[in-house]
Amino acid sequence: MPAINRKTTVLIAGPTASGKSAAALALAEKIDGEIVNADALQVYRDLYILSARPSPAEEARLRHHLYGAIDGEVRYSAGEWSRDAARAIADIHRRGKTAIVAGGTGLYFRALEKGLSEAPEVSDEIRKAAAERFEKVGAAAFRDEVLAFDPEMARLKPADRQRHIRAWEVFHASGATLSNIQRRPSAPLVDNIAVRIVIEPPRDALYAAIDVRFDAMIAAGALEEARALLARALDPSLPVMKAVGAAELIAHLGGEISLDDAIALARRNTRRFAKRQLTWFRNQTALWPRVAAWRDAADFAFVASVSPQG
RNA sequence: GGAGGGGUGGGAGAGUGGCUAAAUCCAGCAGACUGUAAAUCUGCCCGCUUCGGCGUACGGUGGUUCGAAUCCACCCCCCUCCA
Repeated sequence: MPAINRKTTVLIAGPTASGKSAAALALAEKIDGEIVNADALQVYRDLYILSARPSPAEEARLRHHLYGAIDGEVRYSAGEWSRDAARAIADIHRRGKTAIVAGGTGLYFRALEKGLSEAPEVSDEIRKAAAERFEKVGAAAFRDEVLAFDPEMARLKPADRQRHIRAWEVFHASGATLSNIQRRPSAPLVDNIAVRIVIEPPRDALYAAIDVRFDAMIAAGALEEARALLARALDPSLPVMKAVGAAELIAHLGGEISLDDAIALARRNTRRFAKRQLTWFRNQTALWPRVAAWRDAADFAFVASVSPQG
């Protein structure tokens, strides 16, 4: 059985509304750990209710890292997160504690375990140029341009605007093709993982939990949070603006849809999102042990007993 | 009793003679995923299938036609209005 010593790392992954935050907190208190957020939207300060971030009271119980740490105007990324997370984990270990990484962003866990290939920074100018170019020439011609310098990108589906733009940006930022960059070796950002676990609730229970939770978010003032975010008049293409729940409520505040429709859409989109997360975990973290639900910290004994040797 | 409208795949809802196993959306399922990842994208979704097809299908029955979800007749059911 792997020992969860100080200076080791525990990874807790799971879809939204699976109870991973509570699990992480319970475990952290039991073993004197600190929690690192691995959720792409919980990093944003502007999303407290809508990202279901731990409450101030919960955060006060022990140290949390990377929750609400980034301003919504920032276009944060998997790369930046992986660097920040590695730093936070190292800091936790330096202080002799266990790092518990909890979240629902599969790519972030992957970045932690396998690393990301070193890629060039893409300036705002190039990002803007890429978007404009795409709009100007259209998807098909844009794809042709990308394939001209990076033929391997033919593997992308023609409709995948985002990845085509990424390939274009990287090439114009560095002269190197994304294909070549992604072939560069990457190194794990943590090498002391003691336990990996996926919380994977039954589908129907998860969907039900999502509906209940969105109602709770509304009751807790989600609409006001969305209003405040809208008032910042940020670029609509920013990640914060795409948060499930926030996007729909903002559409309502903008007069595009009714509140009832916004709520129905938010629930639906959250369910779809959860399904995508489950697909990721099922296929990308297939070897991680699963639990259907986390009952309390005592479950940790079970988790440890079925975890692979780290 | 009279007048009109309507019955289409799990739901909503197009389609009004062949290009229709039947648009689209929803629900559901499966998948991809290296810096926007709560994003972006793909496939399946009547049954069987060696994935090329084959068989049944648009309330029911019968008919017109080379051919019908689409036209006709009758029947059944639903809705609105008049009584």
